[in-house]
Amino acid sequence: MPLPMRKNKGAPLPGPCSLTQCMAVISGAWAPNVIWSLRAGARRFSELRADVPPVSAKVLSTRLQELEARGVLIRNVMPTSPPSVEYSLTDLGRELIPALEAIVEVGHKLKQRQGLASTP
Amino acid sequence: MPLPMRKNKGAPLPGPCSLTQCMAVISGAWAPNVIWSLRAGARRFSELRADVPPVSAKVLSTRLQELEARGVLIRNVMPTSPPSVEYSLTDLGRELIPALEAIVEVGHKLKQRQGLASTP
DNA sequence: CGGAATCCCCAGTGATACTG
DNA sequence: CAGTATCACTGGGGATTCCG
Repeated sequence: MPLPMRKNKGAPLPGPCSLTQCMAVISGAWAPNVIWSLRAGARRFSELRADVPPVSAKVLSTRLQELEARGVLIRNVMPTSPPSVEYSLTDLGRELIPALEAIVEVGHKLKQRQGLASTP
Repeated sequence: MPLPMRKNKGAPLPGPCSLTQCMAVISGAWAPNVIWSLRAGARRFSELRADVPPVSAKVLSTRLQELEARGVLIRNVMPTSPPSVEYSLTDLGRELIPALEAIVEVGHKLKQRQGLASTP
């Protein structure tokens, strides 16, 4: 079975854009977790910290800023007596959820398949 | 490592497994690029190096070992005169492609949306 | 409560050279 | 061609502290 040996250097595959740049959308530690946590609706800063467990405030803050700048989520300041901030996914950010779910599903299958050892 | 103990106050999250662990399937530098490059078919070591551009042999080797151990791809040694090795996705690894494509699509939309905002 | 500023640290990455 | 071994380094992330 002869392989199609392609020699394209710059754009080897019909990819719409550089995968690396697109993956950067969910780059940074806990960024997927933040999106994952927001998939059920808006969450506040402390709620996100509780959801993602071992995330420091600094990193969470940085991540939220980055994700907001990327257009993945929006920041909503509630003018309450104790100031609170709500974060929620944009419509585009919401499109990432199926992707994450797909990865989760594969990770799930992979885990149980490894448990079965090698039995084809 | 402490696993997330969610309290589900306002948002019940029916997560099948820890997202972090599932995301680990594509963790490591250039791992998504390797999968992406393999989505069109089997590739050899040097082809992958050419596809992924700035990846060192060491890292690519490490990544390939990890991805093989995770059951994402398989390694096939061809007994030719110049020894060559082919890598190709497993069926489970192939399931990651739609996920990556979804991310790419969102990244794409995000880019052109940002382009409209910043560069009229 | 939310988050900005500061310091510290090490895992992961890259470059080079060597082997089969 | 397909790796492995060694070393040095960077920057992303953690803990802490202070501000609005």
